[in-house]
Amino acid sequence: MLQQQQPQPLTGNGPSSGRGLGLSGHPGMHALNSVHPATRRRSDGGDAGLEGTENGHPESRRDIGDILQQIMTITDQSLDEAQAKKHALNCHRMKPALFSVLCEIKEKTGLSMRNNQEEDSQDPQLIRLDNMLLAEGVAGPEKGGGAAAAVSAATSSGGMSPDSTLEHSDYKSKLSQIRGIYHTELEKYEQACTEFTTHVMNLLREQSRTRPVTPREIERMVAIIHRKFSSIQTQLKQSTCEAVMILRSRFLDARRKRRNFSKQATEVLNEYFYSHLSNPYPSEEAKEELAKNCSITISQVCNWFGNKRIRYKKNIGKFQEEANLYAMKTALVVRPGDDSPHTPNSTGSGSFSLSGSADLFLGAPPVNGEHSAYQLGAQANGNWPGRNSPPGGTSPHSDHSENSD
DNA sequence: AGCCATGATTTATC
DNA sequence: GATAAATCATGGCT
Repeated sequence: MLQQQQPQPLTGNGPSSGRGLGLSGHPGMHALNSVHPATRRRSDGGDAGLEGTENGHPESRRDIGDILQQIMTITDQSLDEAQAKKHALNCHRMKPALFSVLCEIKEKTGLSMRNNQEEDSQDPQLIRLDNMLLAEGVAGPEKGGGAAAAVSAATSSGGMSPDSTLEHSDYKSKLSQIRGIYHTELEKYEQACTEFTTHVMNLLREQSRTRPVTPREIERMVAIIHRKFSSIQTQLKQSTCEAVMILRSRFLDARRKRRNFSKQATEVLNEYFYSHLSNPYPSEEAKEELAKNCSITISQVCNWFGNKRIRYKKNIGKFQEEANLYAMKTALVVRPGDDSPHTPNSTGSGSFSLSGSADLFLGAPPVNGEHSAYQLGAQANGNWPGRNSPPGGTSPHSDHSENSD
């Protein structure tokens, strides 16, 4: 008897065997229970299936064995057969109980292990990144208030405000570029995440009909997916932060990064300085023009003059040669014409500047009787009018005799 | 590496 | 707010 039961599922399992389950007869319970005609015949011929045996373990065991066998062979069957069998299995009375047991086992084994890894310590990092992006104006509301704040914060100390708008606009445009990329990428990720999540959820729900999948497991799976995607987002945020930092360092923190001015720029500045040695305080207009001519900012012009004044004063001797050089230059340029090309202030004072500087460095007394030349003597001692005089005329450039403005 | 030149920043003053 | 003076930090030369 046993031999009759055992070999059959083992050997007669192919679709061709025709011995499968539920092939004849209607699908469903009957299919399940009709696995073994022989078996059934034994058990009163009833339709009882698993429970058909009042007395018996052996019978139940056989039934379970049969079911397992069916499951094992399900892939070898035709689609129709499989569908039929699936349906049959799905409708089996034991299914819910079996599934709940299996779910429980699953909960206790594999999934519980994952539980431990669930809590990731990437939250603080994410928060930091979020905060930073918010502060930089990349994340958060449009308008770029953060960027503006960052810019103003970075520049307020340096004293550059109106003149560096060029740099700011450049910075802002680059920042908004980064912002745009960040947001489109983020959106893409979010969309992909929701799409994938719903897809997986549907899949699991569908599968939960044929294999033990608890809602909790689905939840967990969703959480896993979210974590994966959020780690991608973290990467995105991180690289965005890096980009912003690079941008920042290039545009704002480049303050410390000193780059020597071009030779031409230094020449222009020196020419102005030595041709206005009596009062080396360029007016706002002059500063603007100098900045334009030198391709630097007004604050850089201010810095340059500040440094130059103090360094010149500290060590006049060292600058003598340079001063002579520029005095000659100015002389050559100014003499033939009547106007200095780029320093409106020196207009008409070309001869003065020349004589002034030359006088100073050659130690000659003022020649033309121009009082400005006289002042040079004072300059030699570092006694520029300083801020007393220039501010007197609102603008630092309350230049001496000539008032080219 | 050390030095000097030089642009930028900070602090104090007016 | 502009400037002087001190200081920092880097570039460039040796």
